[in-house]
Amino acid sequence: MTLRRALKDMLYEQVGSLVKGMANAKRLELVELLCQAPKSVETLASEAGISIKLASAHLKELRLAHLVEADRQGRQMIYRITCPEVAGFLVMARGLARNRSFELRHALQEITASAALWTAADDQTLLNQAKRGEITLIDVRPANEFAARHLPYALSIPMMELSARLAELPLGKPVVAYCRGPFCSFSVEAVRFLRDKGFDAFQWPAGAADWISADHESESALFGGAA
Amino acid sequence: MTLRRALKDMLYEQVGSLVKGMANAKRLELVELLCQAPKSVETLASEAGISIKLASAHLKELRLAHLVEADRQGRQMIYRITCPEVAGFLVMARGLARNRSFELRHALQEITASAALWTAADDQTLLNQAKRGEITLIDVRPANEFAARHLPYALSIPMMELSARLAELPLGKPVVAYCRGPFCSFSVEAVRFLRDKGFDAFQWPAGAADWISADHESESALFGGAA
DNA sequence: ACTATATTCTAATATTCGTTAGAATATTAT
DNA sequence: ATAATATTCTAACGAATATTAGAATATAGT
Repeated sequence: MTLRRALKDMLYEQVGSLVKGMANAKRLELVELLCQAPKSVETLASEAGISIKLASAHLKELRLAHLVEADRQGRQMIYRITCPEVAGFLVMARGLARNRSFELRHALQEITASAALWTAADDQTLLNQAKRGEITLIDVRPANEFAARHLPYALSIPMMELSARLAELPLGKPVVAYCRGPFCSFSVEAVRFLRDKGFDAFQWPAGAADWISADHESESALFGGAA
Repeated sequence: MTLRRALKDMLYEQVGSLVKGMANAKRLELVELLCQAPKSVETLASEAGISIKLASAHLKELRLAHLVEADRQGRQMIYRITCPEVAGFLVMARGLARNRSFELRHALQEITASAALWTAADDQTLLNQAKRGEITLIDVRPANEFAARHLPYALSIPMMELSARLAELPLGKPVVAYCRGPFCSFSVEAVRFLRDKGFDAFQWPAGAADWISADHESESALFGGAA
């Protein structure tokens, strides 16, 4: 009986240490950033709003749990997620947290739903509309993240360039903006800005982690992208 | 910029505290046990091999993360998972851990594959075979867990009763045993015992958490059960 | 070889977590 | 009421975590 217990303990211990690798706000954010594209420690630290030293420490934890891996490229270490299931785990955790935490749901609503900024269409409907040109789908993340991976039919217009590139967007037709995911503010800001300018703009709250996991589950290539 | 950061921090903090609720071997085991059926603190403690006090403390953490909830029934507190997604989270974590951890994969193999005890069929194939009577599917968990939730066409033969009920099993046809999940030893023991007695026995490694999450995703009622 | 840059390692801190023991609470049975 | 049982709360302590600062390492460019 004790041998059996020891084995069971070991198995759950293994799962536990993997979950522990994700059991931290900063590490979750780092993983979400790495779902966008492989990134250097420096970039990750700055985008997550923490010191390089702390980012390095968190990345070490993630590496230890085999959730991310890195390769040296010149003088930087470029990190990436080890497999699509890591994105799936993040998506699952985010979804479960939204279900279980009133505070989280409330905070998310305050950002978006207050102004009915988002579109209620599901993934396939949205992509079909984009394919048929019924809507203009814009990716407001930095260009390198678009290059790494993006939704099909999407146009890359990074937030920084948005005000300078309004001419590329149609005035009478819906414009749907997406960014890194539901916790990223880019697309909400883009939609606010575009509405101010008279565009029929909406936000699409899914991001790279969501597509990667959906893509992996459906075994079909949902999104495009080089590198 | 700081306001945005504070909000993002808060959102990831919420997800983090949910993940932290699951980031412990004993809590994972307690959740897996609660996927079988609602249980009292006493039962949980004894089945997980820990003291009642410690079980109570872990259950408090899980309750705080809204992963489980409890109702008083007479003089006992009966705990249960709050929603099917909790099972989904456990299954995802187990799966990712198996992918990422060589040690875990190795340990699991040592239990089962060494003797080729398991069947390679997928869920639907197995259930169809059971439906057509080509195999005999037996549930070797305690009777109350069978009563709470079980696979269709399955026969309840708890481990304790197995040796006394061999007459109910066919000798020429495959007998497939399942239990609480891949980390539970009941079905492996059952198969070893049955093979010793000359039966054509196999193990099916999925358990309640797996069915609950599959069932929830497919939106179809895969399994039966009262209460 | 020398310098600058990017990253990791080491050490130190405060904080949180896991565990155990003892006291306290709530319910049922008498 | 009183006793018995099941569970939770409080306190305590060692172990693990998050964070910061300073030293060390590895690569690229001169």
